[in-house]
Amino acid sequence: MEIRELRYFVAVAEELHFGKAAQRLGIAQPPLSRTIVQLERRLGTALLERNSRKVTLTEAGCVLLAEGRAILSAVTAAERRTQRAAAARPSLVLAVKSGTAGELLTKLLDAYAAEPGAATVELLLCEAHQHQRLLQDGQADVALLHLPFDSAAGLDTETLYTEGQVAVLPASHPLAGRSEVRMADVTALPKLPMARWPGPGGSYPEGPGAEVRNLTQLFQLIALGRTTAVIPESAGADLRRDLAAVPVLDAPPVTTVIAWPPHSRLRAVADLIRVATRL
Amino acid sequence: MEIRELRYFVAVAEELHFGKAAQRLGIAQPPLSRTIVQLERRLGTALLERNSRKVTLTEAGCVLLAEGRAILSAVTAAERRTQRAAAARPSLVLAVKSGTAGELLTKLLDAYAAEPGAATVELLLCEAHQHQRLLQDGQADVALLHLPFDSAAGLDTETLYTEGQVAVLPASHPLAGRSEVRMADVTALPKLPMARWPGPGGSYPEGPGAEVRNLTQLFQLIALGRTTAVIPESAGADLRRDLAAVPVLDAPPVTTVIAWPPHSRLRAVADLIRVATRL
DNA sequence: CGGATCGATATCGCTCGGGTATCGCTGCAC
DNA sequence: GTGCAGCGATACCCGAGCGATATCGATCCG
Repeated sequence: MEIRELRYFVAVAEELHFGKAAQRLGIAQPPLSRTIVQLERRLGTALLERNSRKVTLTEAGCVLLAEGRAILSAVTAAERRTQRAAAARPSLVLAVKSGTAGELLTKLLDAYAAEPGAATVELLLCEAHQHQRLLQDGQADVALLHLPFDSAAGLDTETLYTEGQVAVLPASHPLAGRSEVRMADVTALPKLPMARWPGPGGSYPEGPGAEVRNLTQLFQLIALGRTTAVIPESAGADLRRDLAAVPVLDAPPVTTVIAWPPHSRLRAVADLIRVATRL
Repeated sequence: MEIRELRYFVAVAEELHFGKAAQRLGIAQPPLSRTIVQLERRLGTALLERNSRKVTLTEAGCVLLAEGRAILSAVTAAERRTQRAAAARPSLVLAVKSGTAGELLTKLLDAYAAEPGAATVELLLCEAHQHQRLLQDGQADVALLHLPFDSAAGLDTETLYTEGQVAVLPASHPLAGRSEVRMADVTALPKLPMARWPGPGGSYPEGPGAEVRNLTQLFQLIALGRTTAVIPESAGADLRRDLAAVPVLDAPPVTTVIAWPPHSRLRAVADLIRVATRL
């Protein structure tokens, strides 16, 4: 199986239309048809059911689509990483959600910079749930992520620390004076529905709460009395005056981990991980 | 970058000799040289330093070797999985260490077989540390493994249960009568050194204890008074008469997890995981 | 029933992958 | 120091395979 064949197959499998796929690939349709037939012959399996009006995936095609996407991003990752490894100054891309892990991040960067032979660390600020893709297609070398919110599937991880969560409320809210609350107290506020964050697919779950993408948006909407949220302690550490944070006793604990692609062989990544676990 | 180029590069990078690599690939040496040059030009980077006596990897080449190996095994995995997905009877390969998780495994297989639309489950018995490779090159679809002994790097996992560990001793040994021991008690026995298991590379660590590969070997050597070992409770559940198991209070707990490649899209895998977590 | 749409097939030119022959450099033996 | 052996690079040739154009055949729609 060759990358070219895989690229062609993934295009057709995603478009479910030979003409459109060929256009997207920048080739004519006949060689595309022929390549797919050839791939099917090599594998000894039909990948697509097609009549002249409709193209659908077979069971086997479905599997190959998932595997093929992973392979294609692994290939672009390999290209990027190889080229960056050849750069004169060794550098390292660390992906973090904006506004995340403020203090930890500072300490980590300082401690790593003090290492002998430390590489330049570039920060890649990303939205929630993007870490995984960034690591898998080689745009980032390491990431800090928050379990169980972010998925670490297919990544190697090392736990840095675990913390509780706090409810963030308008300072004037009745619950804001409490020293602690429970999840039920917070989710049951009809006038203050919980904020909704985008899911792994980038779309928001159904619900009454406001749609937010980052902490700044969130805090503004809470201050306006439009929503509330339960977030990790450290993220609620230094709040605006008009907001209050109250520990939520029964909220699931949040674990901050450092994550990297499992076959990474960069010295800089290994160093950064070592420094991080010693903090 | 094409798979062919990657395959060629990995061969050269592993042999560090163009002639041998060409032989291994079943081609002549000149096209191999040319392909490597072409790959280097595409990436804009030297991958190998070569004079006419010696070939060495550059920094970039080192990175590409690691990435390339991962890609090549992903490709063979994709081929295998696609072909198996096309088979008439859906089937599923579950990798387990021989002698592992006896009771759990029985319950799991029974519960899954009772599911509607259950696939045939083939058991692939493997040696320690092989799970990861089997999953990554598509020889297995799911595995049961024991953290922290086995590595789950690059795999998705779900915890099934956690258990303590027991020391296995000859029944006649003074410690065998104790209701509990500590690690220090067991490791400090000069006449009964701890057994050594092969590491991830397949080689044994240095030490005085016996080298073992599976439980049968281990039990025999313990009965002969040649070695001792600390193993998970369940593995020491039904012992031969001449052996005794004593709980080790401060041994790290062992977690049995079910693991699968992160982009798996097989319904059968999803079903098995669901059944497993409900046990 | 006729036209439009879309995938498959036929055919052609050319690129590129693989082979053989040979060169040139390097380390080593004597 | 010189000759030789080992090894990678280069030159050149041939055939497979990739891509393009033209066309066919099936299906859906009005």
